[in-house]
Amino acid sequence: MNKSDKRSDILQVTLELIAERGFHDAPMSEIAGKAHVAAGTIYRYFENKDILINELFREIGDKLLEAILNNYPEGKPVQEQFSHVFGELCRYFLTNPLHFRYMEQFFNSPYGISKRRDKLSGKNIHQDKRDTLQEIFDEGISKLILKDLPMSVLSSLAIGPMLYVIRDHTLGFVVLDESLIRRITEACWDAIKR
Amino acid sequence: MNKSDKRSDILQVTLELIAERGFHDAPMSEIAGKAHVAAGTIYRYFENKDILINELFREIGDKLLEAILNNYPEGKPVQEQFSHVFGELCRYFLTNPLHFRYMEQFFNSPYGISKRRDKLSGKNIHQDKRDTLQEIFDEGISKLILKDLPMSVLSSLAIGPMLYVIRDHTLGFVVLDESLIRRITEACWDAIKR
Amino acid sequence: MNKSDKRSDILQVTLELIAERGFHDAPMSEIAGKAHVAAGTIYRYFENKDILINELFREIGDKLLEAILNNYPEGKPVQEQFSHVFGELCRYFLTNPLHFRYMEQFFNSPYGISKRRDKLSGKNIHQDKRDTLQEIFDEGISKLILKDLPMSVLSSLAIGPMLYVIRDHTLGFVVLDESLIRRITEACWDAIKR
Amino acid sequence: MNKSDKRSDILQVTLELIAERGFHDAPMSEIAGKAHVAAGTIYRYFENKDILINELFREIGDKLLEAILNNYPEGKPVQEQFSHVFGELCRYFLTNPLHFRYMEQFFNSPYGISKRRDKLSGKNIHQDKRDTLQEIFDEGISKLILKDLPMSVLSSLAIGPMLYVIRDHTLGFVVLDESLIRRITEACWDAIKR
DNA sequence: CATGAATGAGTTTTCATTCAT
DNA sequence: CATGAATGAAAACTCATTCAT
Repeated sequence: MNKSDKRSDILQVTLELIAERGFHDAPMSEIAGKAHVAAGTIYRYFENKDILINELFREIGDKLLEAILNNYPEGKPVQEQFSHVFGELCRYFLTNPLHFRYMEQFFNSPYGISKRRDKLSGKNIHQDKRDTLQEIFDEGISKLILKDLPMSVLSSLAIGPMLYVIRDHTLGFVVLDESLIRRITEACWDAIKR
Repeated sequence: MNKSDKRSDILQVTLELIAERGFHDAPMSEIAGKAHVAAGTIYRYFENKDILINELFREIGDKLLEAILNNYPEGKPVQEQFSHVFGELCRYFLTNPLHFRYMEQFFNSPYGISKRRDKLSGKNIHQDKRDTLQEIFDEGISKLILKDLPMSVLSSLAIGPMLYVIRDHTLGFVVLDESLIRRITEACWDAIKR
Repeated sequence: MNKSDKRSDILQVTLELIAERGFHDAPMSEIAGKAHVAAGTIYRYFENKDILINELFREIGDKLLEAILNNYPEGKPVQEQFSHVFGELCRYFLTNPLHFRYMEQFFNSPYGISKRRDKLSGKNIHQDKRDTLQEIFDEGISKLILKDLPMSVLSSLAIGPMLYVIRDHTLGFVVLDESLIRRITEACWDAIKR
Repeated sequence: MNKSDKRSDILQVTLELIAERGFHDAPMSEIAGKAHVAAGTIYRYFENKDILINELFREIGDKLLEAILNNYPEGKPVQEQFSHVFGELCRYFLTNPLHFRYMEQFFNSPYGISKRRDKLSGKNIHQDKRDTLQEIFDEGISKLILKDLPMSVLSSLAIGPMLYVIRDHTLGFVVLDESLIRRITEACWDAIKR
């Protein structure tokens, strides 16, 4: 087993533990045990628990961004771009439910709070992803396709429902299939389109 | 200082601490200290921390419901009812940002999870509030005013964005005024209307 | 309800609670509750918990002594006196199992330990009861009826088995009836008689 | 200092504290302090206080059994076997007074009570030791050497006095020497023999 | 006298982190 | 580099006792 194996084992176990049981119930010792490394070893790869948690957040964010940018319909109409982003995000989280649970936990915790504060003060880790949506919205507004609302409001109108629907899906309230995803995408488009 | 003073002092401090720092960083000892009571005193009013947390949730929920039902346009068109509920929720949370943060924390925690499971098995704490929205949606669907989507999806489309917008407001990304609230209400209506 | 009612209510509840659950699980607040008095009221009758516990011990000891001295065969043969004492103790505890459990708890606790220390240093609360047995033994030894063993050894030979048998009875290992009591009395007599 | 040193330090301190002051006055923090380890260290060796207490009970029981079985007069007359068991138990406790006090505390506590319940339902921790005595008694009864009394009564007649005598010895009421032990053994034999 | 709310020291237990091997 | 035993600061909670009413 080489160095990077251990690192990713630790990250994977952290993901599973935190997604399933929350930050408050994911002791370092258990992460170590399930990752088959000694407790102290984690600290060779991650300075402390906070950094481990933030690093995992970053990695998931990266994969998310990658999923969105893959096959991105560059130059295509705004609505198509929106559908692409919306659909890919949706599919990514349905395929990776642990990632969804982790992000949920993360954003609703001091970690997420401080991340938001960072965003406020300009250094957004996910600047890029936001940017993708932001470009779509900027273009849509300038072409009078979208409602002239503040960027963050458009963003909330477009993404907010999806996150709740996915949560309901993971809880078994509703079953998301491609057809339903499409109809929800359309509904969200209705919300933001002029 | 009479009995109920201490009880509400404890609840108020709990609200502040948890809203600002999360469940895992709101020790009973600090709640006691900030409420100017001894550690043991909390336990005269609340059997344990869980019960304190759930009780606070219940009280906020009650106030929320009260706000929504106040001046409710009974018998009026579905859209008007929707606007009322949406607007009141929005105003309540803007007036009581700590309540918003608390509810956010609560729903994203084992407490909230179990509450959701309760909902699944039929015994919804906020039966009434949910019912209000559900009645609106039921009527809207049957009158072919709303899209024929699962209830939980309509709910997410209608409420999801608001919660994100309020979050952005509390973080200073956007300033919500009456005019903006109205326009967001309309956008959400666009999302759910047929 | 007059003063002495409250006092004996408190003692009775203390007896029940401690006999059934032990000293460590008999909070003053629960004693107060079950005795239908306020927590502070107990302290009007008993300076503190230790004194309450010791007082209860003393009262049970008094009743025990009374039972033994009742119909005591004064002037009769040593064996008859022994049988009387042995039988009465046995019957008392079988009739008052809570008293037995309480005494058991008491003697196996710091309270009992300190009582024993007191006894060592001469101030025996139960001097009288010991004396009864001691007189029997003294007479028996001088008349060459009993083995010439130290007083405390004779005492242990005579009483020790009974206490264990009663314990076994309360636990359901054995059922003590008059016939069995008689045979055990005889066996104990065999142990001490020359 | 190696691993097993710490473990036995903890057990030794626990023995001393509980034997001298009882379960309710032997805080983990003090055990830790007197054993020169940190509070948390105890929990590496013993899952919790209950397990520590039960483990100590088991270890003492094992040593006791070992003492009894050492040089056991297999095949010899019942009386000789009885004398052996009685004498060894006596000597063990006189050599290890803290073990005696600990066992006393243990059997008179919820721990001991549950142990007794186990015995009732067949799974006796000290099956072996009990068995040794039981075999002696069984043989003695069938050969018409012992009184035909229930097993638990014979047991109490044989062992009960010894425990009280040892208690008196630890308290200084009586000094047990080999001669006295022999005479008490004989007295107990008189109690059970036909 | 009686009340019972309030106190706060004390208890068990957890867990992120360190460091000698 | 890896280990995992050890640490000790904190957390939730209990309960004998007090004292203002």
